[in-house]
Amino acid sequence: MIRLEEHIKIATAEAIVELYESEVDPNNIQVQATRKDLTGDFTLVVFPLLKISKKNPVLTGEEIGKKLTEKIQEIDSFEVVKGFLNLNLKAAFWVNYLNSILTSEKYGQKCADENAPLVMVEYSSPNTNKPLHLGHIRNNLLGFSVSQLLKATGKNVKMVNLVNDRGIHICKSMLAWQKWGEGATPESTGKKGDRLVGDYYVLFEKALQQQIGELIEQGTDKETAVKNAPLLVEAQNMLRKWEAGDDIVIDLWKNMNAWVYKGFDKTYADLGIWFDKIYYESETYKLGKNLVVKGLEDGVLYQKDDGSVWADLRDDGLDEKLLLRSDGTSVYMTQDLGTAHQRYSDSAFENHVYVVGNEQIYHFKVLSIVLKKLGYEWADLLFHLSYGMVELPEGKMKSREGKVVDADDLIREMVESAAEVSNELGKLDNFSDDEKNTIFKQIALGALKYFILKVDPVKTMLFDPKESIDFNGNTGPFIQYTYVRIQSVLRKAREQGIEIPIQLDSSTDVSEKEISLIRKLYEYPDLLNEAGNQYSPALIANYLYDLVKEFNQFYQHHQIIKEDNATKRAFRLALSNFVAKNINDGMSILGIEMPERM
RNA sequence: GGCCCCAUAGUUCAAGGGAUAGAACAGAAGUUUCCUAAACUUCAGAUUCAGGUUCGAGUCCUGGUGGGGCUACCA
Repeated sequence: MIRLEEHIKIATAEAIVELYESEVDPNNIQVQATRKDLTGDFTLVVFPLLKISKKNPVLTGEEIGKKLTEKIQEIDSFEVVKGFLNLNLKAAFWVNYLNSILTSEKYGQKCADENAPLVMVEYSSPNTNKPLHLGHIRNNLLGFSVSQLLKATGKNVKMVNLVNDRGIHICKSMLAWQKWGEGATPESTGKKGDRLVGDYYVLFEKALQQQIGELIEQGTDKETAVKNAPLLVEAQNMLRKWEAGDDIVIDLWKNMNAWVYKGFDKTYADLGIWFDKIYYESETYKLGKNLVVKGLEDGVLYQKDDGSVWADLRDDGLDEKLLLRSDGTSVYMTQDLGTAHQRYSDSAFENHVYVVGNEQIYHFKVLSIVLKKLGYEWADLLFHLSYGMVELPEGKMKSREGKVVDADDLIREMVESAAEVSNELGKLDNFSDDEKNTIFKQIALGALKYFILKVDPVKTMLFDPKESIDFNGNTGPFIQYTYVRIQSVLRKAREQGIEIPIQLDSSTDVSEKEISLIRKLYEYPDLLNEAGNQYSPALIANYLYDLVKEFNQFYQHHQIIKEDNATKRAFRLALSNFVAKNINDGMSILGIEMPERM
C-alpha cells in the first residue's frame, strides 16, 4: 500500500506547478504527522514554499490546501495555522488502512530470502577470566536486538560471538588456580564455572599488587617493579608456553575454559540470547599473525630492532600501532585482523557490525585502516556500533574494586522482585508454580531488557541498584500488561462466540481515540526502517510505549466486547487484536517475551 | 597536551531543522457496582553558557564550561 504522504507530496508539487508555475521536487516537500494537540492528520509545512508562491503563509496554505482537497479524495478538509497546512482525512481512510494491514503476516517487516544481503553482527565478546556483568548485559541485549531488527528489515543476519580465550589475562587465572586452587572445580565448590575462574583472576591480581608493593618497599623503582614482579613474569612465561603448545598448559587451559563456557551458556540462556557461530581468539590469532608477517614481507608494515612489528598510521592522523610483541606473541589487534579475515572468507558480508563499547573506538578505527593497508577492500564494510558505558551512581564499574553488578545476580534479583510484586497483586494465585515462575521470568527480563534498550545506544546510562528497576510507568511490564489485557479481552470474546473479523466495514463510525491509535500503527513501517538504519532498538521501544499508552487510553474510555453495536464491536476487536500483534512483533525485536496473563 | 563522545524537570529517559520541548519515577489530588487499577485522569516542574547560520535551532556551526572515554609490548 502506498503511503499517503507520498501522494500528498506529489500532489503538492503538481499544485505548485498549477498555482505558481514552478517545479519542485516532491522529495523536498515536508509532510509530517500533525501535532497531537491540534486537529488534523498530516501537516504540510508551507514556509519553504513561500519563496515560490511569493505570498504570505496563510494565503499559500489556503491555495495549496484547496488544490490538495480537489486532488486527493481521502482529504476531508484543511486548516491553515500559522505556516502549517493541516489536512484532515476522512475517517474511512483510517478504517481502510487498518483493513488493509489486518491480515498481514509481518506488518511493516521485510522478509529476507537467500539472496538478501548478509550482515554479520558480533556481540558479547566476553573474556574467559571474569563472569558477565551489567556492561555485558547491555552489550548482549543490544547485539541481539539489533540482529532481530536487521532481520525485520530484510537482512540475513549471522550473529557471532568472539571469545577472548587467550592472552596474558587468561594465564593469570590459570596460574592462580595452579598455585592456590588445590584442585578446586565447579563441582567440588558448587560455584558456577565462570565465577570460579573469575575468583582466581581476582586472587592473582591481589597477589600481584602485593608483590609489587613489597618490591617497591625493598627499594625497587616502581616501573621496574610493575614490569618484573615474579608473578607477572611467571604469567608471561606461561603465555609463551601456551603459544608453543605446551601440553600441561594447554590441558589446564582447556579444562578451565570448559568451566567458563558452561557458566556463560547458562547466563546466555537466562537472557534468552544465542549465536549462530562462535569464534575463538585462540583459533584466529595465528591467522592474524600470518597476515602481519605477510604485511611485513610486502613492506606495508615494519619491524623494530627488538623484533616487534608495527603499522605506521601517522599519515592517517594516528600513531604507530604494535601488531606483534618483541617476543613474537600477539596482541588484541593481531587476532582481530585474523578474525575479520576469517569471517569474510567464511561468508562475504555486505556489512559487519561490531557491537563493542565506545572505549574501543580507536581500536576499530585502527582495525579498518590496517586491513585496508594490507590490501583488503572489504575493510570499508566494517562498522563499529559503539555504545555507552553503564555507570553506577558512584561512577564507572570497576572489576578490580569489586564495584560491579554481576549479571547472574541481577537477573536473579529481578525475578525475585517480579515474583514479589506479582504475588502482592495476587492475579496468578490459581496458577501452578511452574506457570508462575515462567511468568515471573518473562516479566523480570521484560523489565530489565526494556530498561536497557529504551536508552539511545550512544549514551552513557545510569543504573542504580538501590532503586531497582520499576514495573510501572515507562517499562517493559507496562507494555506486557497491555498485551495481556488485550489477550484477556480476546479470550473472553472467543468464549462468548464473538468472532474477531479480518474484514472491516469502511463506514464504521470511529472515535478520535480510535483514529489516533490507527495513526500510531501507520507510523510503524517507517519507524522500523529508520530504527534499522540507525541500529537503534531504542526507537522501537519508544514507539511501543507510545502505542501502548494510546491503547490504554482507548481501553479506558471504550468498551470492546460489551459494546452493543456489532459493527463497532467488531472494529474494536480487530483493532485490539492488531495492536496486540504489533506489540508482540516489536517486543520480539527487543528480545522480550509476552506472557498471556500476568 | 592531542583526538572522540555526552550535556534537556529533583531523578531516569524522549523529541527525523518546524507549531505551545514529551514521558516516567519521586511529590500533590482524583477514578473500580463496568472487558485485568502493573491502568486511567488532573496539578506542579527542564533545553549548560555566549555567539553564529536559518523564515524557523534542544537539534546545524564556532567558542567557553562541566562530565566521560581513548591516546599500552592490556583487552
